Amino acid sequence: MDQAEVATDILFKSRADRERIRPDLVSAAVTGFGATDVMRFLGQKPHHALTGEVVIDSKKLPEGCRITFRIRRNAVKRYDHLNVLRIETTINHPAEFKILNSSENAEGQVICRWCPIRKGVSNFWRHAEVAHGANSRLIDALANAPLKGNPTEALDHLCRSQSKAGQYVAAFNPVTPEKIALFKALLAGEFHLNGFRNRDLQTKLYSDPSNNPIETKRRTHRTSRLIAKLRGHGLIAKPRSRILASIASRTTA
DNA sequence: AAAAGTCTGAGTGCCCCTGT
DNA sequence: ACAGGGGCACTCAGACTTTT
Repeated sequence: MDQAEVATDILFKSRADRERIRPDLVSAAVTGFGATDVMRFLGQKPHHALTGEVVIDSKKLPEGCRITFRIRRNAVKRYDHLNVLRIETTINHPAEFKILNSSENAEGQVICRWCPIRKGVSNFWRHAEVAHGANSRLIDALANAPLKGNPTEALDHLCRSQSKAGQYVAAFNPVTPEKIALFKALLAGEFHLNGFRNRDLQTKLYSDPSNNPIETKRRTHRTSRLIAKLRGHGLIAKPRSRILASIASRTTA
């Protein structure tokens, strides 16, 4: 095999969702990563005897932006197409990666040694392994890119009080443990198909069931207020009945 | 500068209406 | 019948303004 390409695709719900974070990812990839980062992506350790050039190259294409991180003839790159963000590792010179080979010595003992990867069939699995590792490291690094675009605006919107149809809706403080538990419960996925009711949300927010009628009433009312607040911020919608709420698409932001 | 007063937003209790 | 939820009023805390 002369060249190996291993791609990891990240599917977004829509092209718009992907494009919303693209400028921040591109900016982080071009300005935030250096030579040592590129070496780490491709599983290389910096050392004094290293020769060759580390290249970070960005190119605008009709369907998006491609950024390539290259060391000599091996590279890992990110590019976009429709609703897919693709991370792809291209190996042209596998000998720069290592594979653990075992052999028997004259005494019949099994000796394991790290050897350069070859282009033969028996080493294919290792091509895939190192390429997946490179893809994962780049994805993890991009996941930590600071987002300045619409997601931040959405969070900012959440932290401000709203006025909907003349009704005042209080702001959320999304860093309190109670609100984190609320958002975790909403995003758990169980409610995405059939929505949820007040009591469904209560089972997520309170670990122990209430035996006190007054406490039960208080919990119901408190949860009712939370639902109204979520609706006021456009995070949930009431599709059919008045007791059924479903999660709006913005919640995933 | 400190104290007192005012304003604003968040949370909650009570009452009562509505839809299932 | 009852759970869900809207309206109103109230408390509390913090920010801001005015007074001493």
